[in-house]
Amino acid sequence: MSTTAPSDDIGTRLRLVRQIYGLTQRELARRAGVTNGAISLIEQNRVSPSISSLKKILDGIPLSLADFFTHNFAASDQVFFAAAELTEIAFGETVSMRMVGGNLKERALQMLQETYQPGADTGEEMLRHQGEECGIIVSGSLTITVGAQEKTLQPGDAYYFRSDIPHRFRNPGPAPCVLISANSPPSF
Amino acid sequence: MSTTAPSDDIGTRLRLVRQIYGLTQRELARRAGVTNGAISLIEQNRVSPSISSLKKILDGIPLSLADFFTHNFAASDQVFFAAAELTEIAFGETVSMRMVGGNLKERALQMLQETYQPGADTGEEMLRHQGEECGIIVSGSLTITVGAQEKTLQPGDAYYFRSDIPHRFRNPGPAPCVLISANSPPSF
DNA sequence: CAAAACTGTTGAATATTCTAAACGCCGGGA
DNA sequence: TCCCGGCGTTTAGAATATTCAACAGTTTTG
Repeated sequence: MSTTAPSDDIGTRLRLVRQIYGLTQRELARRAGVTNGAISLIEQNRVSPSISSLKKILDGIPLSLADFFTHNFAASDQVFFAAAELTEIAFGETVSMRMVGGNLKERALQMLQETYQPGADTGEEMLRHQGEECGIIVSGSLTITVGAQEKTLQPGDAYYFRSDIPHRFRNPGPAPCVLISANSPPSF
Repeated sequence: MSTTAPSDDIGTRLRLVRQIYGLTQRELARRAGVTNGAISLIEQNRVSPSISSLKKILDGIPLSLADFFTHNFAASDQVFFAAAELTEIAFGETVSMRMVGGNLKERALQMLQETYQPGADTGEEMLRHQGEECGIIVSGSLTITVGAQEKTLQPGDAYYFRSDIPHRFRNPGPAPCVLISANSPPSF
């Protein structure tokens, strides 16, 4: 139950949050009803703000005290990922995935670009894990089995199911199949 | 991203946490390296503490800033459940479960059966470890101390508390006590 | 290039919090 | 009963946070 303690470097933390939200000290100060000087001093850790001041400032973002202390902003400040930055994962010869934000922590969501070569098959045993998953076919076609249901999806088609329902992905066609999928919570 | 905002009534919040942990203002002040007067003023909301002060105080409990702002202590301060309060769950005609703390959140537990012979006592020093624990008395009776609260439980009664709150189990009666308990994460 | 508009920082004055030492209250023992 | 030790509260003064206004640097505009 004990949350991992974030850095108690409040100043850096505030500065980071403010910059993520694209605000200047003066703009945030105006919204929060404090002076820009106060924010400057806090961000330099030259003073330790009172809760009331910090709350006023966070209200100007807006962000709750709980979120301010809970989230690891340093780890989530990367918003854009070049194609080359996506983490590549291979399963055997026929299935590969490119993961968005594999370096991020505490994420509630995971997005993958999955490629199934002709003949690829996640197997008879049927996958089962926690969470939910969802995806859209980008190119090629893919036969997906979820529980008792089975369907071959074409580009533009999509799926959404609870991951604890046994499921299986196969590519019976002659062309590779690419799809974009999302899982929550991340399964790896 | 937005966590449900806890009350910004810092004073009441601090008082509640302090009392849950069974500390007096003076004892907490001593551990935290602040004066009891400061804690008194904060708990009355007559001042809004600086982050540095609040952090010092919470360190004396100990509790992280994140946990302080995140957890809803008011909602989880029910430690004891009367036999009649246990949530009854039925699976068909033949299977039923009686659930402890169905209203609590963030549960992830493992169960054990424990037997306490007459006179058994986990000791004056009060146990403290990570995680949460929970249990139901099966037979006999057991006196449990959690923070400032103490109660002698009878068969059918139950408990649920965070394990970092100091606790102690004693069997003052003439008969062995059997209970079913659960821990998260497993502490042994 | 210069002026204007912005950025973050700083020093002196003000406002607030924190400490130290007292207060009043209550319960337990001689 | 009185006294002692504990509790939370209060007050004046020391320590700290915040404001206000000015400063220097950078980018934008003309």
